[in-house]
Amino acid sequence: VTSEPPDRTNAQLAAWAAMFRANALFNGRIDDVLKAKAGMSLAEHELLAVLKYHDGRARMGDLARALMFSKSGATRLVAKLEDHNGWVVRTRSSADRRATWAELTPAGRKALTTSELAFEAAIAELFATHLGLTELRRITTDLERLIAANDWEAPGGSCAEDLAPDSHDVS
Amino acid sequence: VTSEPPDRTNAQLAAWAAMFRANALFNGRIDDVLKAKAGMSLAEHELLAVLKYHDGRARMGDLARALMFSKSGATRLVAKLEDHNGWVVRTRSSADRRATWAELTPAGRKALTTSELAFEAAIAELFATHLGLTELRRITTDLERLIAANDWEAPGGSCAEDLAPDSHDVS
DNA sequence: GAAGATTGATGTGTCAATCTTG
DNA sequence: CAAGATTGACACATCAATCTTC
Repeated sequence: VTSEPPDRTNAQLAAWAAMFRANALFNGRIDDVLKAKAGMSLAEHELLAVLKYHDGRARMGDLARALMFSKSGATRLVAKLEDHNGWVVRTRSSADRRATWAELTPAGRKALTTSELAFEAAIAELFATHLGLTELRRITTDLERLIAANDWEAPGGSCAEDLAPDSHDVS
Repeated sequence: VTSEPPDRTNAQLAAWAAMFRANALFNGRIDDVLKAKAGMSLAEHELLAVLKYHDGRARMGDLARALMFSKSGATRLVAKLEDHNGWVVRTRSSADRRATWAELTPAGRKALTTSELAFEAAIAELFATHLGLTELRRITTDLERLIAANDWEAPGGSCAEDLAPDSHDVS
């Protein structure tokens, strides 16, 4: 053996590489399916899903954080969905007139029901039965531990639960 | 119980969401560290690392596949690294004059040694001791199983091992 | 002056079309 | 005409600067 056995280091590098590749593969595939079946990108689906999850409306800044987007990114995407698809509207509240609220329209909800089906189908196909329930849950909790340990930003509070867009009920 | 308990579906959705968030967090952090300490982006580091891993040279197309990049993306990034940093040169072989080879320069190797340290430091910080060796290995094999099961492209052959850029030896 | 959001300039990556060589 | 690579046009996301409201 050499003087410095980087066992843990190698395992970390391998884990990162696997995560990187899996994520790229999955997101690419999901994006393709969503575009084909629902006429929207993954990012757009996510935006609608987050809105639905938050009772149909959210302030731009919160939306951006929930989506892991920059503020301007959120602005641009909402703008597109608003005046290119009519799936979202922006309104200003009188309580705090600095804030802009993005709100799901009926058309947006309709589009979302389509995209949710497409999304779940894509996920089901990608995971198939390659991992059992136990493995899925283990991966999830492990990754969430990493996220929690490194999420040293987001002052407001809610963050870990913000992206669970597709569970209709928590049953 | 209801008639359709989407247990597996929920677990899959949660796993995807965790992977999505973890990946975004990690890559963002790694990118920041690399830019600060080595003056290059994660994509650029990956490109150099893949070249090193392939004995310092690779054809553009293979490079693109290894990086999960489009062909044009590889062209653009190599072009930048070539005439903006001098870390890579492009040469054409006389054997098959369609192909372009990207080749690591001495300056590129030098830059890579710096970025490798920064990269490993970032990884070490992100994973820290939050996961043990067993968990790291479990995650890795699980994700690799998913990748293998869904990688229904890449005709040439090599793919799974193409991105193990930072292991100097396989020990 | 700080919080919230938007806009201008810019970087980065993709697709479709093109050029060259086999 | 297929394989390999490059280019033009474009989509998307970011940062820094700006504008408005608190």
